[in-house]
Amino acid sequence: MAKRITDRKEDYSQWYLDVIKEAQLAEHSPVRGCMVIRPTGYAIWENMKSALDQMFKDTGHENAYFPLFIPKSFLSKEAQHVEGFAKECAVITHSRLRSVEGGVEVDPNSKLDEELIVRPTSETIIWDSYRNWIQSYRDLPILINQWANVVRWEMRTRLFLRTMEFLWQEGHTAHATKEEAVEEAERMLEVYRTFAEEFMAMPVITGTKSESERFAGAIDTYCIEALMQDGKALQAGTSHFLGQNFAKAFDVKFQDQDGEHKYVWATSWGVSTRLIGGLIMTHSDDNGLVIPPKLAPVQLVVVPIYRGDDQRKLVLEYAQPIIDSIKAKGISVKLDNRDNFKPGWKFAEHEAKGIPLRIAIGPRDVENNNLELARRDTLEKSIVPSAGIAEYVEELLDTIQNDLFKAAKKRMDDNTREVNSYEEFQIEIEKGGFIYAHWDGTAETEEKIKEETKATIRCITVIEDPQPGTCMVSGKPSEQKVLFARSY
RNA sequence: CGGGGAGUAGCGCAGCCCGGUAGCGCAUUCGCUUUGGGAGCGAAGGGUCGCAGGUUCAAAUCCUGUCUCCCCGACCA
Repeated sequence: MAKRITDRKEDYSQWYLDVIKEAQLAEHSPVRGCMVIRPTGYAIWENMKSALDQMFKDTGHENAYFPLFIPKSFLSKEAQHVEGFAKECAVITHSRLRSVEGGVEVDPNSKLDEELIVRPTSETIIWDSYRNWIQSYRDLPILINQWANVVRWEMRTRLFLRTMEFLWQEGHTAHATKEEAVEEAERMLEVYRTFAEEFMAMPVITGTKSESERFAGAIDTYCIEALMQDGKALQAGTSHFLGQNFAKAFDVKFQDQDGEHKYVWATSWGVSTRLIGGLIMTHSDDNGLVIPPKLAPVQLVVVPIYRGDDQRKLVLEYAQPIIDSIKAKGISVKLDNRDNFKPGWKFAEHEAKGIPLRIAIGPRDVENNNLELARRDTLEKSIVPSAGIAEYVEELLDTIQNDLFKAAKKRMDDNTREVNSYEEFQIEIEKGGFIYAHWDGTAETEEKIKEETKATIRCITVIEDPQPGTCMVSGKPSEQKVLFARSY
């Protein structure tokens, strides 16, 4: 058997790249750091989008679209924000090419008066619009989301996890009160947690970011953090309470019921195609991709097995009503009736592509009114009667979805530890995983830990009964343990 | 953006040191036999060797530049 995918234990990065290639999710483009998302990868993104989009609408949001280009002057309005993004902006300086011998060149006569920035995020262009949309408390809240691409000029890229251009959604809301805005940021964090756990079957830890990890321009950044199979953490989604920073930068005020003019309160929140990277690294194995049923573009594949045309006809006729009955349940089914591949080859291919369930039907099954059912997650095969198969498959897909979550949750729990000294921390962090430890709350200590161990504070979790202690590094008082990990 | 490695057919690679006009496996096309875990035999097609210059009678091979990928750092969703 030709082994196309590197084992995880041998070379985790190579494994990740091999899985993407074999599942045909994406490939590199001629442009550094950019990717071509292939149909299978894009179908997963579409499934993520439609689930999230529904959740956004269920929480009162509407979609809109703002421009790709942002006037340079807008970027300089919010100081923290500029500082955060200035180093990674693509700048448009000219508007034309002209023909020269052997090709084209930038036409120097087309230099723009004001250069345009390709959006790294859209707070500035959106808040410029909000200024015109908001006059009275009756105009609030504004609850808008947009699905878009953004560009960040990254130095080091990895497919899905960090690309120069990526697809995402960004929610931008405006509120009359601080309480309402905080509530919104927390609500959307909860939407992300629900999505990650219920659709992606990816358990996450929620909390807030330390000052150094916070979004540029935010008062508070809430996040969901997931733990990958190699013990590294992945920031999977963020929700920001922006305070009045952007309202002040763009002069967005409203007249309240008391007649006073007040600055509005803001949030923004987003998840990106990075989630696909998280999905891959949460469930997949040495045979390739594993996709939870709720996000799988194809949930079940049927592979007919036969010798000669007579058997082929017999098997396909037997399979058709089975396929129809499963489809009637709203399950997406693909019949792989290609005649130029043998069953074994198809099995391997569908495993590499992560299709959750496989049915194989051969003459023996036709004779006995059976079929062979194989689970992608456990690789278990069983012979089951074809009667009532649609109900059985429906339940089994639910079971797989739940089992994937349980397995991922167990792995996260097994790799989450608490330490009480810096010595212990340095030993434990080498093993990977989430580590809870006391921290004095200062950026200096955080920086020292990062330099010495490459670990960062992933989030400050909300704990019902926080146990005070002393910082493992400085010995100063600490209100509670916070979550550390090495991260992507 | 710094250090290291790489780019030859769709994929994986050899050839490069020592220059002589490109090869292997898989895949593809056709035919026959096959089909319960990556099938066999036969025939065929496919590459201006990442790109651009240079040296040379002659460049995949030597030199210069450049683009892209991988790993490690600094920066970040």
